[in-house]
Amino acid sequence: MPPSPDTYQAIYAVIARIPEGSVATYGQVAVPGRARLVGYALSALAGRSAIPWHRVVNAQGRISPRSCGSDAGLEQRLRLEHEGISFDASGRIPLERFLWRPQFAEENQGYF
DNA sequence: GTGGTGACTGCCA
DNA sequence: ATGGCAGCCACCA
Repeated sequence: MPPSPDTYQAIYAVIARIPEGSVATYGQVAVPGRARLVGYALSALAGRSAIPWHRVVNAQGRISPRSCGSDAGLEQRLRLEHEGISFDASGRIPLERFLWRPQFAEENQGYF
């Protein structure tokens, strides 16, 4: 399918491909240098969509500290643990185990 | 049209 | 290890 002219839609398309039990970083979803757009796009969702927004974490494997309210962060962690993703004592996800590794370039062509 | 803002990342001290 | 700075782009007032 052709790339969406709508940047947000392209980002959502990539996130929607993240399989259950895996996580992806903002930089992985977006072109390096444009990771902010991903976070901004997700903030627009605010959990009112079918997009698995909780599978997106920052480059350090942590729940991104949102601008206000930590409730969403707690919910994200619960959802990830429910999918079998574990956190270490520091509250980080071991990316070497759970990071999404797309096998085909087409997997993320939506935004690249 | 202009400017401020943000769920980020990578580099450097 | 932590903390600061710059680059980045779309959205909204």
